[in-house]
Amino acid sequence: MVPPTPAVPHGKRPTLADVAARAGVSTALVSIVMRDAKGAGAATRERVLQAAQEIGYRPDTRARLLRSHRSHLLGVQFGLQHPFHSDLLEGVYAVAEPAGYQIALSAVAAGRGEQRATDTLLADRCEALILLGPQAPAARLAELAAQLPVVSVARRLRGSAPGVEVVRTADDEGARQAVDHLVALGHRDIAHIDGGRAPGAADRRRGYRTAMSRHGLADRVRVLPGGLTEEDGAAGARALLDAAPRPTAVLAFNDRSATGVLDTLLRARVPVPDEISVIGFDDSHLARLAHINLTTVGQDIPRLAELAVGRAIARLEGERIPDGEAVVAPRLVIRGTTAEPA
Amino acid sequence: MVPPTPAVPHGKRPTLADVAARAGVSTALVSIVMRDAKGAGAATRERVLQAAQEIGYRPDTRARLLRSHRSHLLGVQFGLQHPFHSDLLEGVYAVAEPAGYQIALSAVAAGRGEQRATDTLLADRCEALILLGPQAPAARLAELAAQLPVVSVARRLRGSAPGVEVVRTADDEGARQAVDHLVALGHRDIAHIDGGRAPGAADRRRGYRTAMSRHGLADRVRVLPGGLTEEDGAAGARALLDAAPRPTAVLAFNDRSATGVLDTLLRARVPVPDEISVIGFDDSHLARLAHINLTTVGQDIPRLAELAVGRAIARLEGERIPDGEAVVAPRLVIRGTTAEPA
DNA sequence: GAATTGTGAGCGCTCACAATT
DNA sequence: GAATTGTGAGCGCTCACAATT
Repeated sequence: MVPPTPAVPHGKRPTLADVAARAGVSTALVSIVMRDAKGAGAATRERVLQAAQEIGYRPDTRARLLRSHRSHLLGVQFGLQHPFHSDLLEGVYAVAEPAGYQIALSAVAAGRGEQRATDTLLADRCEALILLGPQAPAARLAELAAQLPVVSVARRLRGSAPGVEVVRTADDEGARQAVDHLVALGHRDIAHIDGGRAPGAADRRRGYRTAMSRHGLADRVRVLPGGLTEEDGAAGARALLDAAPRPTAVLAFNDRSATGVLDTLLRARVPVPDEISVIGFDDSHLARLAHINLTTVGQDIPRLAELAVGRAIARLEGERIPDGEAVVAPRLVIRGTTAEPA
Repeated sequence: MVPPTPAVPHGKRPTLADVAARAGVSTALVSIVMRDAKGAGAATRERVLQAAQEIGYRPDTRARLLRSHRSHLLGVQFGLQHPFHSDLLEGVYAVAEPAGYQIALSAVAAGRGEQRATDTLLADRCEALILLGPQAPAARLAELAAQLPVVSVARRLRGSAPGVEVVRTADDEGARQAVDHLVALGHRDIAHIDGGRAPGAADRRRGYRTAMSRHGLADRVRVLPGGLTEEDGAAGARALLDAAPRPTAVLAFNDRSATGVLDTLLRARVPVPDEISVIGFDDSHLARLAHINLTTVGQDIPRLAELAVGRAIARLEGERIPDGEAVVAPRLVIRGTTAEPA
C-alpha cells in the first residue's frame, strides 16, 4: 500500500507569489516581510505573515541564495568517527547561527574522502570552508584557499598552504603542562604514547620531549607509537607493561587513547593512579565521565569553534585579521588518574 | 594583514555561460555535457569539458535544484553525540550517492533542537527526510509526513504518526537472544540496565522480561533504570554491586552503557566474565575494540541504512512499499565478556 | 520628504521545443 | 530521420529603482 503522502507532494509547495496573491500585495513586499527587512508597514506585515502561515509557506533557501549576492553559508568538513569533531560542531553551530550564517555539513567517511566532502561544499556555494582536522595535502588546501577563505582547525600548516587560516591548540604547551604536573608529583619515568601522524601529534611529541629535557629527564624519554583510537592506547599500554623498568606515568595522545590505556591497566590489575598515573588530551565528554575521571589536557573547544567561525566571517566581510595562526592555550584538568608515584 | 584571497572571490565564480562562451557553444549544450546527459557530440563534449576545466567551472547545485523539478536531496537528521548515528550515516552515504541522491545533513545539538534541524532541511528543499532516532512528538512527525516522505530510523511509532515509514531493529528479539545465550550458559540471575526513554528501550525491556518468563525466571527479573551513556551503565553497575544476591550476568541497553558497566566492575575487581557476564547492544565500533571485546546484540547497521534510504527513494519514485514497519533482525555477536557462571 | 508599496530584471541553471546538420 | 545544436522561458527568490501615499 502506498501511504497517504503522494510521492511528489500535493501540487507544488507554496511560493512567494502564492503568499503575495493571498495577501494582495507584491512579491517584493512579501520578500521584505519574510526577511524581516525594513520597508513594510505593520499592518501589511501582519497580513503577509498571516497569509504565509495559512498556506504553510516556507522560504526556499536555495532560490534565496541564488538570487542574493551572498550565500551566508559556511561549509564545515568533519570526520564522522571523531567525538572531538562532534564537540567542535556544537560550538560552530552555536557561534555561526546567531551571527547570521548557516552551516552546511559534509562528512568524511569510509568511501567518502575529503576531496568529495569539499567538492560538495563548493557546489553548494559555501562562501568559506572550515575544515576540522583536515588530512589533505597542503597543496590541496592551498588550491582551495585560492578560491575562497579556508580555515584549518587543529591542523598546523607551516606556511605550506598559503592563504589558509589556522586555528589550533598549543599542543606542545599542553604536553609540557602534563609533564610539569607529573614531575611536580614526583614522577621521573614518564612515557608518551603518541598520535602517529594525526593532526597535532608531532607538536605534542615535541612538547613532551622538550619538557622532559628541561627537567633533566632526557634519558627517561620514551615515546611509543600510537594513534587516535582506544585500541592504539591499549596497544601502547601493553608494550609498557612489558617494559623494564615500567614507567610510573603515561601521557596519552588523546582521551580515547587514554581510555584504552586505563582499560589495559585495569585488566592487568595495575592500579591507577597508585602504580601508574595516566593523562589524556582534549577533555572530551569521555574524560569527564565519573567512572573515567581522567586527568587530561583540556582543549578550549568553544574558543576554537569561535575563532574558526570568527576568522571565516572576518575574511568574508573584509575585516582585518591578525597575522599568523590563532593558537589557543590548553589547560590541564586534574582529575583522578594522576597521583604521586608509589 | 589580509591574506591573498580576496573577501569576495576574484570577480565572480565562473558560470555555464562563461564555459559556453569559451567553448563557442550554447549554454544548453554545456548543461547537457555537465550533466553527462545525451545529446552532445563527442568532439563538442570534449571541447566543453576542456573549457570548463580551464576556467575552473563548478556547477552550482542550488541553481540546478531550483530549476529542475526534482532536487534529489535527502535530508538526514542526526544526533551529534551518538556514535550509532555516525555509523548509520556512513551507511546512508554509501547507499544514497550511488543511487543518485545527495545528502543534506542537519545536526541535533545542544541549543539546536529537532524542530530547527528539520526546518532547515525543509528550507533546503529536501525531497524526503530520514530521521535518526527522532525524539520529537508523534504529532510533529505526522505533520512532517503530511508534507513529504519521512522515515524514522530506530524509533518505533505504533500508528501514532500515520504516513511515517519506520525502519528499526527487532529490539525485543535482540534482548531475547541475549537472555537465551546467558541462560544456555547456565545463568539464572540476569539483570537488565535499561535505556530509560531512549528509542528502542521499551522493546528491549519487554524482550528481556518475556524471555526471562519463558525460561521460568520471572522471579529473577531485575530492571535497573539506565540510559544511553557510559555513565548510565556505570551507575547501574554500582547499584548491582550493592545488591544481594548479585546477578551473575547483566544485559546493558547499549554498548556505551556496557562499557560503563565493564569499567565499574573492573574497578571493583569483579572479574568479567568470571564473576559477572556482560552483554551490550548495537555492535558499534566500541564493542569490537580488542580491549573491550564485548559480547553484544548486533544491529545490522548497513541494512538499516539501506532500508531507510530505499524507502525514502521508493516513496519519491512512487514505487509500491510493503505495508508496515521494516524490522531488521538482530544477531548476537559472542565475544569475550560472557561465560558460564562461576 | 519619509515611509510604504510596486515593477522589472536577473541570479545560474534546465527544460521543452525548434532549428540545424 | 536521427543525431546534434540552439532558443526562449522560467524555477523562486532579491535587488535597484520607480511610483505611490
